[in-house]
Amino acid sequence: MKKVEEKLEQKEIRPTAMRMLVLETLRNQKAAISLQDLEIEFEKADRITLYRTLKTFQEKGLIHSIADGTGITKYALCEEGCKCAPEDMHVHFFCNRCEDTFCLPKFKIPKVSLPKGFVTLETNLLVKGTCANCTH
Amino acid sequence: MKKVEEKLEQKEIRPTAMRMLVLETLRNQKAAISLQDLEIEFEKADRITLYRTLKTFQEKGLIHSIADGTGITKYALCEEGCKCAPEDMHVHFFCNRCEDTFCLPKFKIPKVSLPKGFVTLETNLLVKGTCANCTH
DNA sequence: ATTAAAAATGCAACTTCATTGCACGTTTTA
DNA sequence: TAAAACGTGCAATGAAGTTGCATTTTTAAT
Ligand SMILES: [Mn+2]
Ligand SMILES: [Mn+2]
Ligand SMILES: [Zn+2]
Ligand SMILES: [Zn+2]
Repeated sequence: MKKVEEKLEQKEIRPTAMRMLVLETLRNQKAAISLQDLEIEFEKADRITLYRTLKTFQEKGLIHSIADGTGITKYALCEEGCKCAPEDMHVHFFCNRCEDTFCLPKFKIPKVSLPKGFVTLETNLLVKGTCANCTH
Repeated sequence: MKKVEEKLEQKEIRPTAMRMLVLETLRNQKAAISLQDLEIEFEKADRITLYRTLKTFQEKGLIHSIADGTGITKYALCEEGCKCAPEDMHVHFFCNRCEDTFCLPKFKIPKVSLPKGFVTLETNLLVKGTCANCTH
């Protein structure tokens, strides 16, 4: 695993203290995280700085956002080599029980057939249900 | 086409004047509509009443909501016989050009394979691109 | 090293969309 | 025809995201 500092520089993001902490958090997280999650994790940090940290990360292609239907945007690290292009997109899963949102990068989105004249540029697939941790 | 009044009663919604007008609008619309759209269409009507009209329609299974990534919830009539169950769900399409959101009820969502332990209860598929009206 | 420019941060204010409370009017039912 | 249930309208509130600007920190130039 590359050091957080190197990872940031690779994406042309200056490695400030805050950014390194946030990236570290994103790495340790199994589920996607929200701005709120970061606010809780970094109580002393400013909400807006966290907000802009996520925004920068996204603009630089380090993370991607996920709309899981809760109305709260979640974020997760992009896979190594991800360009956030259509072919990089994968299934997202929202667990109704633990309310965690997961990237399933191994599960690509199938090609969707559309009516004549419709051109696909991007596809988002969100599955809701019960996650592996919550089924027993 | 069933009269709007009958349609409402069939879904156990009392056919008030406002509700009949809104249903009529929903029927005439090719694209999904937002609360804002209704506000513009019915300038004299109260915003909250329109809001609650949509809410009631949805709760009674007359319409379904669509999250198209714009942050503005869109609504569209359910198909005849729709129970809003997983098997009723279809593809939604957002056109980046005209910014209209369409139901594609003829295009069902393919079964998605998931990791072991994940149970699917609901699937949402949103395709973004250019719609038939905007490709020429 | 010193200074100027650029970038990041922190605080406050604001926007947008959604939602709730409550009084009042209308419809339904007993 | 009275009581209850329901619908409507106006105001207020909530939640999430976004912007402006002053201050601090970092970087680059002299
Ligand atoms: Mn993802
Ligand atoms: Mn639809
Ligand atoms: Zn779960
Ligand atoms: Zn279009």
